[in-house]
Amino acid sequence: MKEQALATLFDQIADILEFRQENLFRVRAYRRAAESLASLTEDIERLDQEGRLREIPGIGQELANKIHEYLQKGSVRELDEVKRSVPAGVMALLEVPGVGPKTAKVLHERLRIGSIDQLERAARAHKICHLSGFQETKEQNILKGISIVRKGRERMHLGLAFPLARTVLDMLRDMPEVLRAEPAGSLRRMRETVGDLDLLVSTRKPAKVMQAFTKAKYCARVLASGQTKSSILTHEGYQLDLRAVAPDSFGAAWQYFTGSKEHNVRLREMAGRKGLKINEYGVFRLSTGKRVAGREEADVYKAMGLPWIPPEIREDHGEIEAALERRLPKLVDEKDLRGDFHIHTNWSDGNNTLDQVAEAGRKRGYQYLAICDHSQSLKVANGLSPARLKQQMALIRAFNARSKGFQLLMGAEVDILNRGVMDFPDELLKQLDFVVGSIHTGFTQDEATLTNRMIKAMENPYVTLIAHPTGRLMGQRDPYPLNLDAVLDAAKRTGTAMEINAYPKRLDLNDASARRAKERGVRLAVSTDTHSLDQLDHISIGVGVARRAWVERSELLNCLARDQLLAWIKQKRAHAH
DNA sequence: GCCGTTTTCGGCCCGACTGTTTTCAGTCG
Repeated sequence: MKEQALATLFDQIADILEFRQENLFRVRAYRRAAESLASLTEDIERLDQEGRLREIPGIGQELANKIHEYLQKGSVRELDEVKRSVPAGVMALLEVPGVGPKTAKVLHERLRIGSIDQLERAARAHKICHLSGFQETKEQNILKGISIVRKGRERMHLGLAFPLARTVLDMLRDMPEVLRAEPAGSLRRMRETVGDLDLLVSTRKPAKVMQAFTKAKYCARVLASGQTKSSILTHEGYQLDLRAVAPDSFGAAWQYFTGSKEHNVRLREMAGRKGLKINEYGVFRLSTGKRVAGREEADVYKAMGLPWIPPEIREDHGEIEAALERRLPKLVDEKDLRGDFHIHTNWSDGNNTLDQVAEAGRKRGYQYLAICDHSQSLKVANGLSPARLKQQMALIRAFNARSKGFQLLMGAEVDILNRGVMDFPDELLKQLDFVVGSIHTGFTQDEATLTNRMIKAMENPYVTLIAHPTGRLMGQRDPYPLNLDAVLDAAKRTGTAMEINAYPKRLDLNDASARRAKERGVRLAVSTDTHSLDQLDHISIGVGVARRAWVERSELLNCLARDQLLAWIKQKRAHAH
């Protein structure tokens, strides 16, 4: 998995080239290459060995050579020189909102400013407003920008972003002037974290909406406010961007503000070749200026000769080519799900009783829930002893006997101990319907040890699903070292499913890894890891990750009816013997 | 630095807001 390191390198180079004010298209080429590498589903070293690097979108001869050099030597001479050309601290200045490459360059050359601390001192000492082209306002804005950076403009995970968006959208929808209000940006694309919350309204009175937005009680500071576009900070420090357009333009604006930027750039390039121009107001014929689309989003795509593309895959990761060739995936939909796996109850560290969980599952319209409480060695989570697990199984059997339609599956989240030994004996696992294998300890082990440990667990015929495979907790804990390619190959070989854990801080596998799994033919499952009933709702976020990974209904374990599911599990068990 | 049913050279998306501007550059998304 050297793709990630290369992507980071190319991104750094793009930053530096931008700072040095070199050809912006060269900068863009590095950024596009970085994007491509970050989302690559194949192994870069294999592509290199087979001489297929140039098949990667955005990789030409030059970058292919650099990738080859990196894979051979661990660094690229020419790029090391580029890196050395700019002091690291200067690049940090670009993190300050309002400071771009031009401003940073002047600050560095004229005042020798090489860090955010130095920038703050210079601004406080009023040294900046004396530079030509700078005045007091700019100096004040720089200070404001620094305070925003200092607070840490943290990206929100979707578990925070959705409730916030709902609150603001509800208030907007309550305004008589607002005809329609929708989320856009990375929120609509279901990216795992969201920087700014992008919202869009359709209205004939934009000024009034803007005014209400910038005066709302959730607004702590107005960053920008115009006739059709405003940005504010909430009291918690989150940035909200609101755009207002007329109903005729809503579709075009929604398409535009949903992004991604890369997707839109591709679309606009295509438009140019067709003698059309796309902007947020519509699609226009260049020759006549006549608008040919704009009210509905699908019309914008139609004007490009494309079917509508689901927001979750608008990343320029191959969706435009797929759309052109009419081979877009039919993405899995939340409605396709028949059940949820990996559900905890108060038998271990969950908050709810078996009956409460079952009732909630039935209410959601599921056919089944897999009850998967912790295993014995996870003492902090009140892990079940074999005896208690057997008691729980008896209760589940009794529940199923009196329940029509909806059923519980007897399961457990079983710790994968050292050397891949499972925390319950096979004799016990054999009696369960559904076994989730998890690593909860030994995160500091090296990559080979952890990888072998996980693969050993997958080779156990009774392990159905590997939960949160990389162990990451966004903002808290990095993923532990794992050779994911080897793990996914083993999943395919052994018929073990891999989890997309829908807990907002986990989302593990993430979109890129899940797509890698899918490409290998590995069966995926979305599960909420529910510890309290409201967390069942996280399923929509997990489905979002699956959709971002191009996962179709047939590729998701949750979409199987109960009988099919049990048959699928049986297959692995039979195969192993 | 990439890329080609306009092209192997000469293009490369488009517009809003801000500040310092009397016509536009810088930044952002």
